[in-house]
Amino acid sequence: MARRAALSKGEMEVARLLWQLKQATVRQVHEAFPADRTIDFTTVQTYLRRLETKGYATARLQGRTRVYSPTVRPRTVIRETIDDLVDRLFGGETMPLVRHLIEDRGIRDEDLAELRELIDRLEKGERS
Amino acid sequence: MARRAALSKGEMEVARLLWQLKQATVRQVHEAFPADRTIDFTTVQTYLRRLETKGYATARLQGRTRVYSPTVRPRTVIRETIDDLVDRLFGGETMPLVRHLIEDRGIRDEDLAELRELIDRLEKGERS
DNA sequence: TTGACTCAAGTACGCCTGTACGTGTAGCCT
DNA sequence: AGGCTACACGTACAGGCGTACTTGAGTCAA
Repeated sequence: MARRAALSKGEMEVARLLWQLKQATVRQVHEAFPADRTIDFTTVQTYLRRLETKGYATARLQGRTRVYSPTVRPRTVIRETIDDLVDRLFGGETMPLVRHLIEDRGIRDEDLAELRELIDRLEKGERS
Repeated sequence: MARRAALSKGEMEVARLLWQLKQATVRQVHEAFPADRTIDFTTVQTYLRRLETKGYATARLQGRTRVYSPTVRPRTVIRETIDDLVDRLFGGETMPLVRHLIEDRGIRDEDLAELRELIDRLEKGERS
């Protein structure tokens, strides 16, 4: 499949909001930005247009207004992004990143518990 | 501290090599590239120059040759990069990324074991 | 129906990035 | 000494990115 062009920082911000909203007009996305993130209406508009050209969203006309919806699931984008990052930062190795995340960024106790379960599940499932 | 400009994909590639080599000339870095990654000598040169301007490396002259060394530790760069990524992709939450890594990318058995130990250690240490 | 207002779409623009070319000079061969 | 080679440095340039201004068209009030 012809690799979609990767999302840039700003495009990603908008994409996340679009995923949350499921579908939205420029205005709605713009309003969905957190209050402390000032960004021009037309900037958001540009991002949405670019998401469309890159194949991450489609728009349908409702009156004279474009209503955008995502065409790629977050999971997919996330996978692609992380793959890329792991390649670039750790030469493709997953563990250093996991280690970094767990050691250097705070993980709450309940998350540790969840993690433990996750590992249990994997250890069982994997060797079959 | 005046936030260093973030490293781009290509700059990161070079930075990683420089970390490995500890210090190196353009040529050495160029040669350190894997065989299947064709890249022009002068491109590497440009990246190293940019690393210098961005404050990630210094160069000292040895004869008429510049010998570059990193000035920022990998750990630091990694932290900054991940922070950024986690913010952009998961709104600052660490766990979704960890989950993604463990579930969607293969983790080897011995790594799972290590992970388990890591968690044990944290659970003990953290609540003190 | 004309002005004032609102908003979508197009256009703009400077900086960054990936990539490399051209030019000049230090050293080596003859 | 005159040329050839190897290489460092500066320069270049097209495309992407972040951000927004401008223009034109629909809408409502007087």
